[in-house]
Amino acid sequence: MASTPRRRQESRPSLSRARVLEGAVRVADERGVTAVSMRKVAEELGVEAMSLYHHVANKDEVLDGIVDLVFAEIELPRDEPDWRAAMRRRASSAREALLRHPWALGLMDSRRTPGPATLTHHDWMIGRLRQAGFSLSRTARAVSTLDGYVYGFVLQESSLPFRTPEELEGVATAMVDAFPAGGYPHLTEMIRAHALSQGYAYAEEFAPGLDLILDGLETLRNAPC
Amino acid sequence: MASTPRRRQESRPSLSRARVLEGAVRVADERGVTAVSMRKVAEELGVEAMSLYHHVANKDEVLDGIVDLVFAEIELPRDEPDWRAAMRRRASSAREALLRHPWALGLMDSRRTPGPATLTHHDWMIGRLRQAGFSLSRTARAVSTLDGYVYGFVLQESSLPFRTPEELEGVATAMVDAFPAGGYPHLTEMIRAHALSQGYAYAEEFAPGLDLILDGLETLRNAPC
DNA sequence: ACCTGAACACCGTTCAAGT
DNA sequence: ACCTGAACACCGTTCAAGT
Repeated sequence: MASTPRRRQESRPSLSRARVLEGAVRVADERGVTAVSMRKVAEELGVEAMSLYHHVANKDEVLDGIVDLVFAEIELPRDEPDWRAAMRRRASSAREALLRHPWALGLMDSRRTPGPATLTHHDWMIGRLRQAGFSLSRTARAVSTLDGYVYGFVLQESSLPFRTPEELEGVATAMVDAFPAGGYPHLTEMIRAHALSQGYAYAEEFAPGLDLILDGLETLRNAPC
Repeated sequence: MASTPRRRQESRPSLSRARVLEGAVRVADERGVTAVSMRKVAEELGVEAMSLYHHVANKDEVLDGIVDLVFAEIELPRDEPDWRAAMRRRASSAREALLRHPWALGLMDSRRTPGPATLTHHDWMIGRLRQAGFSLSRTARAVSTLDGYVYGFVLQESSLPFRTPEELEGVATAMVDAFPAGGYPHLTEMIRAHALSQGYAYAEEFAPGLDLILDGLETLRNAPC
């Protein structure tokens, strides 16, 4: 009787919640969130879909779990005396993690059960700002402004219709050519005179916008109540 | 022979791309994006799933289309002399539209084909800032900072684990109680001393954070190159 | 205890057939 | 021209059966 080879049992560690989530992240990275099905994650792990249910309750828990894994990748500097430098490092690490896993932002609006890494992240943000002298309510404002900027910036960045400098010229030219005559004059100018002539530089907008916010927060920090 | 009643043909206008998209928005609003299937949208319209394919190419076009419909709901003030006031009105209108349709943010990271309302929106942003005296490259920075803030703020707002002031107390208390002893001390303080004592006020953080950014942009606008 | 085959109620999409 | 039934290759999840 010819049985299928038992590749997994011989070459891989047994299943666990962590391995299920890692497999799901790999599927999402390689084929997009829409490809994250219990069957595909199982296949990635060399196992049957039904086996996953021994380690996670359902697909929702998988989605919560992979968002938390992305948060776990964000650096939270512990030894940075300057609060603005600490926030800059956290923000650029967050941007990198979210660009590595752009599906995470798409999941965030539907996730309502923060995992341990997410909670640790929020705790660090609040703690570091408190330590810098922000009052509780000013800390709340600072967190929402900073996180808002980071998430929103990456969301725009990952919805740009091109991924590499090489793609930019082709896509931008084709897009402008497809505009109805006289439609979107300002957008056309921006694409022609700025984006196309200066090359692909969207990423370079991240730091200046962030500094603008940090400067505003520094003023807030020192303002009399 | 008992045929099923032809409700649609008698009581409803015939199908069109616009009606398909409106149906999809209704399904997404009422039952979440995950419920937006060709079959459910068709059911919402009193029609069979296969009929939709005469008006849209595939489900991807439906998703592109409903994101564009959300952009179409955002007010773009045409008669506001003060650029900051114009940006404030646009931003709060955008926040409202995105809160009405929170699934739109979740779709944005995977949409790469902007529709006419999205293009009109970007064209307005660029045009209004240019008119206020921003250079092309400063306009690019202003747009990415402002849109980033708005999208990110609403993304945080819609991933809060509560929807109403009533829910806040129960959810926040339960969450803090579930924390491991000594874990997340700063987050606990924030929830206990700020969020719970001052009531549900996250929405009130939107305008101050936005003003902080607008002030920074005003400085940028006037700075020597 | 952990894994899985079969089953059920769903998906998106094609295609040939109806009107 | 527009609509649809049947079909195909997928989904998430349950449950009973295997080891």
